[in-house]
Amino acid sequence: MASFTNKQQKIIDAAIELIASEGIQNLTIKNLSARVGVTEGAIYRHFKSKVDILLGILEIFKDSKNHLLENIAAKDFSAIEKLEIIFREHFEQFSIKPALAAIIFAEEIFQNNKTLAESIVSIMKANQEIIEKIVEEGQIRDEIRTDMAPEQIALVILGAIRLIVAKWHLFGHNFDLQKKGMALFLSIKKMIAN
Amino acid sequence: MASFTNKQQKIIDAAIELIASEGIQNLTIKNLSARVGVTEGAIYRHFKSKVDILLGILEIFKDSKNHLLENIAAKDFSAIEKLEIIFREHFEQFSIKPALAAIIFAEEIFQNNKTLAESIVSIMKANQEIIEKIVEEGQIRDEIRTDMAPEQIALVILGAIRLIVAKWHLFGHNFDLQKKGMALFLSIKKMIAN
DNA sequence: TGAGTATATGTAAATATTTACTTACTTTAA
DNA sequence: TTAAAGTAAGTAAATATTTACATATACTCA
Repeated sequence: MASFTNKQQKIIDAAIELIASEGIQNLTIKNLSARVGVTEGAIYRHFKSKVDILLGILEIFKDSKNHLLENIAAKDFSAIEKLEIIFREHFEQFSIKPALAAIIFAEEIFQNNKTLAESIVSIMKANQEIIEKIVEEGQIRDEIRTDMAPEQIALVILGAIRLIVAKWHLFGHNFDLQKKGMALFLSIKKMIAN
Repeated sequence: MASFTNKQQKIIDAAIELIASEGIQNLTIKNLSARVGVTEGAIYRHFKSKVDILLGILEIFKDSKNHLLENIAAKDFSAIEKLEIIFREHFEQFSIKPALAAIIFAEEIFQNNKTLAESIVSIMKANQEIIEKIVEEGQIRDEIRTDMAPEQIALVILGAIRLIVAKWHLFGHNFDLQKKGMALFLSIKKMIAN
């Protein structure tokens, strides 16, 4: 679990918003400090480098996802219900905080630093695993078709979520993510349910 | 259709490779010219700005995709066969030229420039449309289930392709894209075929 | 209580390096 | 011989980070 001071949280939030509105290329210490309302030097009182800020973003992102996913995995719902909740909560979270959607891309762009790249790979693997487990469980309980590997089903689910969120962000939020997202879920449900 | 001189093509190719191996953040004129084997000034004999090079990348990307997709759409295959060919050729193309896979991310990162962002949105829309049409056709011919909208099915297909390619790139090509990709196709086929 | 002090947080300015791009001159090749 | 393609050396602006100094808040103990 990440533990940041209040000010660190504020800086990370500002960084996320900056990425969302102007792209990572514009995430500079100068722009960031302006958005936080302090001078550039002040940022370095809270983070020792820019990479550390990016790692902070990823940690927040990871935590919010893990919180969402692990909570559900443990609960006593059917597999399909669990997947529905995952879809719903994801889209809800993004609707409330649209800036987070931008990190879905950013995720893949942090490759220029080894630590960042590793962090992203581990986030992706964790996501895949959690979904796979739910699917497996669903197959054992006869809720989900068994003629496709959990790996493939999880990939389809995650791929669809990612693409619709990416589009929503790229297209300037010009459609109702929660509505279209849940319609997408219904289709996927039809594809995989027994 | 894009028309570039030989040298422009070489510069674009070098730029794609640079992005693939070191990320967009390292696509600088200095790095690029070194890779091409000329000085920085020489680059400006062929492109008037860096943005123009990025637009060039997108055009090449778009052309290679369009070529692949439109060719198939016209042919006399069943819808499922067409989708299979699309999967196969995509994965083949990426396997031959892995650097192209990196553009799938880059696509989403070019947001800091309006022209670039528009170009990307139009690429995404075109992709979606082509797949949607094939699906629709398949539904009319009773090859594909009609209880899900073509829009959703297309989204699932594209999302899955994108995610598996993204992973392949991020994980350092540590699995056989063509093999895993076609296994994924088989699963999707089961999900949508009648 | 209140003087003294440490600690956290801020500032403004400077740092060296990198950035995209330009200029004036030279080479190459049709 | 002319135009395209190259070079070397510059430019100003931007970059992440460091510096030396200032303030404000909290803590200690006489």
